[in-house]
Amino acid sequence: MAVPYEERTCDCGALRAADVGKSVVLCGWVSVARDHGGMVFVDLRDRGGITQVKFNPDTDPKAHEVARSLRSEDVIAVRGEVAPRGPKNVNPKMPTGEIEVNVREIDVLGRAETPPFEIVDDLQTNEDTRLQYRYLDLRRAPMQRAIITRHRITKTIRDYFDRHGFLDIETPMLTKSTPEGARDYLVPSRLQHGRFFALPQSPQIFKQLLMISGFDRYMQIARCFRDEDLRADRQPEFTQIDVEMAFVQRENVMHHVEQCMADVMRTVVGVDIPLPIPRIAYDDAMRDYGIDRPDLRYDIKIRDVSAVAARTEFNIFREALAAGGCVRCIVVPKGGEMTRKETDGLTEEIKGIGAGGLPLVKVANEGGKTVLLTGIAKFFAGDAIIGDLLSACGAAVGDLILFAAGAADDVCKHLAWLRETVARRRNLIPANRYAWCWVVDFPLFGWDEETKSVFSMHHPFTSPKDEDLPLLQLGREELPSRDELLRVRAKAYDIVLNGTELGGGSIRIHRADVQSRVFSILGITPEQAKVKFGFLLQALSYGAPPHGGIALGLDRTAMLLSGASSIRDVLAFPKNARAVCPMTEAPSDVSDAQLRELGLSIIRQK
RNA sequence: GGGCCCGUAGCUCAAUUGGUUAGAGCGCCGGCCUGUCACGCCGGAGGUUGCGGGUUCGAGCCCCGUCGGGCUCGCCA
Repeated sequence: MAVPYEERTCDCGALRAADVGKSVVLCGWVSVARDHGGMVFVDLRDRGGITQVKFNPDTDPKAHEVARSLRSEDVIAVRGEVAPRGPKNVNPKMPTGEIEVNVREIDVLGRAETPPFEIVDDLQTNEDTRLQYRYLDLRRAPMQRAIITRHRITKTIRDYFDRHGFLDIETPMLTKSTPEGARDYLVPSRLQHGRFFALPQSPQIFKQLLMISGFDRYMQIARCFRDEDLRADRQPEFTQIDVEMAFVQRENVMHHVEQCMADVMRTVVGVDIPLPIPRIAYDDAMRDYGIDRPDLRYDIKIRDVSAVAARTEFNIFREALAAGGCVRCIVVPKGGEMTRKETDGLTEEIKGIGAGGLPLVKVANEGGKTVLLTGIAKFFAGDAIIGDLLSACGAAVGDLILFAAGAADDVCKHLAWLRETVARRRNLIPANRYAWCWVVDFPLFGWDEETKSVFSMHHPFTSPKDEDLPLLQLGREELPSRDELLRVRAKAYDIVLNGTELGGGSIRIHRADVQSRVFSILGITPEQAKVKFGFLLQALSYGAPPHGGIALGLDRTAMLLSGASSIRDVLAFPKNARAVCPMTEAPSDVSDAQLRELGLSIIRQK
């Protein structure tokens, strides 16, 4: 029986009671076939949904005979009439549950081998198997929803920026390796042996050049490549919503991002976010949350208890303070009910990220008196010091106090980890909440203890704040002191959702003299600067407008808005944690002939 | 490179902590079944316990190594 599949009348999610009586052609995959010996029911699935189609041996014996042979994932086309199911047989769990299609003709378009895993919503299969058969994994409704959500996000964003006069301009994928930043993916040049293109880590320089060219509003949904170790929210190739504007201050950029994200939230998850998005200074974020991407869905804050700690006899605290460090803590509400096993587990885990241990006390009530229990409680001797501790950190009876002592950087790292880990394990994070914030006033430079040198916190093209510009001492030969450099703040901003950095941007340097100065501060010699960025410095000298922009992580945005726990779930064909694609088995060997042509040879290491 | 978790049937898991022939659910195959919708019932097939070595009378279980997967620290301007 040949059914004209090209005359498909609608998808499998479309039919309703109002369509009863219509003659339809449906195509799709057999989700499940229920053979009653007589009647055969098939749940037919396509991107639009599922419709039950019915094969009746009395009325359509030929079609029924074919239906008996159907197996899951066979691809079929059917022609039939939409019929009501009758009150007793309605399936309220299905959008199409009031109707079914009485099949007159069926055409089996493609038989399916038994799939390696079932095509069901709540699949538990290990991810490597899913990635190896990604085309099957993508048939599952949750994956289809995630991919569709991603499409709606990009569509909304494109529409927003188009409405506001931004031009979508493509930039090269084969470009130049740059010294700073992540490891590059390299592409050998066949025509110039020994030379390499790099895949772009971002279109950063090109979008700045576009501003200098006069395309004063640019946006691109751009693929970026970074050859670094992977994480749940990091892939070697990822997508940025890349935006740049000329003649703007940071407020203009932030305004458009807020408006655009509000559009996305409204369209994709049906949530109106209150604007403007709250802002936190970098220093405040580090002080209160220990991290520059705070999760504001719950209100645990880090407290400094150095003053109280100094009065204890606890050596860990005293040594940390003597070395110029600090003692800080977080309070876990009702954390007193955590078991020894749980807190021991935290201790072991935090050692794994470099902490020496995990000092902690529980706050309890014994005979009407507030006391500290367990661990280092004995070092807080006396009611006065206990009272001071509690008022310094805001803990109450029943709470657990987790401490970190040492250099401020480490203390921040450890408490930020504890804050997040404990909040997740104790279910302190409210579901369906979207906590947005901006983090602003980043330092322009950070300090690398290993190389004893400064580095760019954002990137080398980030403009210092006007009031901090004098610290750069333009026009002088010698460099500013380390102290002065670390005081320089940047016109940089990050946007954060639920503890995930969704994007960051800055107002750029548009003066060639400032840019050269920053390069030299970063230890990039004029010769190196000329080789690597000569074209940018030259461009800046031909009349560059003040400009700035932002890059937003599309994958992370899609992950958060579709409730996924990994960006792999919002990419059609992602790589695994070792940057391998289990389906194509890329990366793979290439032939000697290919290597010869490129002037390459492989050094095999034992 | 470091830390943690994991690897048993196609998939998800179990195996009384070293003891008989490694089990279950789902899936698969065959049969029966005319209103199911995770259809039901009956029967069946399916295993190099990731791989290699060691300890032992005996190893899925203990030890060493190795490969693979996930999370994470470093790294990712």
